[in-house]
Amino acid sequence: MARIEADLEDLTARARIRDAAMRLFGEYGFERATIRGIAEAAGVSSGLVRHHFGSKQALREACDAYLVKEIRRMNDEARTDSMRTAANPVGSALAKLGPYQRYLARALAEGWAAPLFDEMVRMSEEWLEEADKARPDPPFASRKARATVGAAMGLTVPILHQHISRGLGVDLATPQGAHLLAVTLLDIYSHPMLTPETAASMRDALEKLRNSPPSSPS
Amino acid sequence: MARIEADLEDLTARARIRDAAMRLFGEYGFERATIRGIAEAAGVSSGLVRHHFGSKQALREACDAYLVKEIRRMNDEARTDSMRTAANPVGSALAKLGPYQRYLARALAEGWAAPLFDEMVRMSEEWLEEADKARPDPPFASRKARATVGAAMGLTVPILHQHISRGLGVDLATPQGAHLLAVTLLDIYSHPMLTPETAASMRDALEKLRNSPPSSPS
DNA sequence: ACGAGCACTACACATGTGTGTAGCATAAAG
DNA sequence: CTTTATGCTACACACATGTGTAGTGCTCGT
Repeated sequence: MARIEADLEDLTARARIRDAAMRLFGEYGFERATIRGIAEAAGVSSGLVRHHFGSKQALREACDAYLVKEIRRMNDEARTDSMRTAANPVGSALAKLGPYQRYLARALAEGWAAPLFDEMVRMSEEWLEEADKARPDPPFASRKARATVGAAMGLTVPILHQHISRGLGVDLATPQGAHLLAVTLLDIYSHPMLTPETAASMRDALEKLRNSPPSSPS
Repeated sequence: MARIEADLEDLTARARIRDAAMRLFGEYGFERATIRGIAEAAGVSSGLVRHHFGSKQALREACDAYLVKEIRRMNDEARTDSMRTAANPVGSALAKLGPYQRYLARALAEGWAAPLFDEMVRMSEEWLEEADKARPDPPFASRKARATVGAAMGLTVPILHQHISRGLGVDLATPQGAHLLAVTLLDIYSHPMLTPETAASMRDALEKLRNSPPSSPS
């Protein structure tokens, strides 16, 4: 049995196929990535892909499930060595995602991987729970709502990776790019775009609009 | 000539094809959307699509170019009636995007539409230029860097539309969903996740890591 | 030793899709 | 009226791709 190999180095053909699939799905997207391409990348025949996973769709779902498991593991790990992550949470999270970053981005952007996103929302909620303690005023929205939008915002980075790289002038995959991103995020997260007063007034205006909707015909 | 029709109602076959393409590209993605499907949605033959646009790729580029033009127009419009947009910038921006929201999201997530993103960065820069006036401390990063990341974050909403809807428990397309999102964004944008002190210390830690990179083997 | 099961391959099939070509109708220009 | 251009359609081709089927060698249990 190849089980021994699997436990030692995770080099079983099935695992290799999964890894190749995640790589190619992430690189080309689900449609453009072909079973034959994945098979070739994994060093196996295309038939074996079907043998192990049944169909392309099922292969995708297996990748999703694997990533959910990995994300959970990373999340637990991140709790322990909070030393390094404290300095650069987003950066270290991305670093941990590593080769799965592109897959994650594609999966979310294409609308799959609902459980993955929900898991990250849950992680954000835990983070927020702590942050809320140091907050005097009542939030405008529920913790879950804020965690959802917050998580989504964090996921922007891997999803729009190349656009952001272009905007920053450095590839985010390089140390320089990662550093610049981290500093920029630090600035954004520590400087509110709106003052409490303007926010309150906007909120009031919003409530007024809610009762008397604008005259748009839609 | 059908030019008269075009100027009056934008109902020329070419425009109908473009609109149908943007809708289907947005709904299904570039690969899964077929020329035949687009042709059917536009009420024309599949050959006409090719006749007008040459190829599927060129059709996509035409859609991109059209959207850039539209975004520019919307941006100019937004400057005039700043009354309503002031209360809910993101919401009104999304409302303006309307049917093109999904296309924009797909285009960016799939890596096309670089000029589109860059245009939105430029818009963010203008926004930031004004905001920076009321800011005493020097920013951590250049305005363009902050505008890039900020724009990307804003674009999260249309890109992860369905995930956010699921997390909020309301479809963002409904007035209730839009309202909840607006309120949540207001809260996030008015409450920094980090205090200036922690941000400063994290920044220092980041600089230290920069000089002595972590022991990860990658 | 031997048969059963599994990992794995080679090959064929059906189909959807982008693209190319030929042709028709309508209308403006001469 | 004829000619020409153009918006538009119908049809066919080449090809890639997901999927299905048959077959082979190897390993393990008995």
